[in-house]
Amino acid sequence: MVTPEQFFRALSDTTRLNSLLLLEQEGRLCVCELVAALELSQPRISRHLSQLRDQGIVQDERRGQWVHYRLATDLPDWARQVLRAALEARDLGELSARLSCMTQRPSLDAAQ
Amino acid sequence: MVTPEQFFRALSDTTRLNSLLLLEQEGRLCVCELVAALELSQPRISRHLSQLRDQGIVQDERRGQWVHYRLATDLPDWARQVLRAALEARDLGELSARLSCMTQRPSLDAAQ
DNA sequence: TGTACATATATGGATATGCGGATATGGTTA
DNA sequence: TAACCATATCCGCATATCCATATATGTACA
Repeated sequence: MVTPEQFFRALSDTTRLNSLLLLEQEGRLCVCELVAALELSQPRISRHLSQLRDQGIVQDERRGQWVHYRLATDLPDWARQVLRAALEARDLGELSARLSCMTQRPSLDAAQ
Repeated sequence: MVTPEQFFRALSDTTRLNSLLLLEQEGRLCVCELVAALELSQPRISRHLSQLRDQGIVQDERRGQWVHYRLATDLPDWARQVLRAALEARDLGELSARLSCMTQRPSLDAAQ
């Protein structure tokens, strides 16, 4: 289980923080969606997601070529509360808009 | 105003996290009380508190020889919520007990 | 099977962070 | 004024962290 220190360290990086906030808000996203939303390189996003997965903060699910990420289902409630509080402090409008502009949304297409 | 990334970085260190949680719980503490509660060296505590003060997370108040610290009164609500959530994840029992064992409590003595 | 697409990983370099020990500074008191 | 107590600051060192770039790997499809 992730410790508070580890969790806060994860959130101290802008890339990881915004990724997690987007996941909190959207539920599930794949790498290319985060690349588009954050306008960062694919290897960079991929590495940060790897760290988050290794720490048990997010979990992945391969769907064909795409890998979908979401917050770990067993993330402690205090961690969820922290993310919701941080969401109040961060305006994701611009990032969400970039998601809306995508012509292909693998995470939505995959919704059963 | 402190950004979420700065705030989470501050909380990613065990010394700073425990200091802030104790301040959230106790209201106000001086350096020697934190030294006793955390069982760490005085220069180490002092340096971490300086960082927190410089980032606007805590504020200090000199009372004679002693310097009392408390959470900044203008800390954003989302930051307070984060601290309360983290308090749920951390058992401060042992640290609080060390405070209770102190023969001198400058922060209590100073309470008007 | 080879190509295309999506994602993961490696690496060297640059920067950031935290520490102990020593010492400086401020306030109090005899 | 000097000594004591509480706190702040400095410095060199060790470790941690993040990045761009290049490349490896997995899946899908013609």
